[in-house]
Amino acid sequence: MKPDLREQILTILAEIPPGRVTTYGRIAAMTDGATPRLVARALRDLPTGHELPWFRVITASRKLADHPGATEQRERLIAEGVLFDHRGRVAKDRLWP
DNA sequence: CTCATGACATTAG
DNA sequence: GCTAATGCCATGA
Repeated sequence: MKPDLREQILTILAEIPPGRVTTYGRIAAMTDGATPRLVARALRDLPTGHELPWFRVITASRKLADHPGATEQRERLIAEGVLFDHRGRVAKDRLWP
């Protein structure tokens, strides 16, 4: 059972509650066979202006991934109440299981 | 078909 | 803490 992994990824993404974040690896693990790279690719290919909370996805080290929208991502997370420590990392208790 | 690429993860040093 | 090497695998040239 391995239907469109991309759709599984987007479905999970849509489930992340506001004020929480999750990692590429966690999303990948929730799907049936996707890898973190596929999750990254799925986000990259999303059209601009969609509804999905792409900004709630961070790396396994709880930092923002290196990509063009990183600055906006940080702003949007802060706007939702996600706090960063002085090293730019998200608190563990903000991780979505 | 082969080759390079990448919003990553994990492991080793 | 950091970097570098590997693994991963869909996608496009």
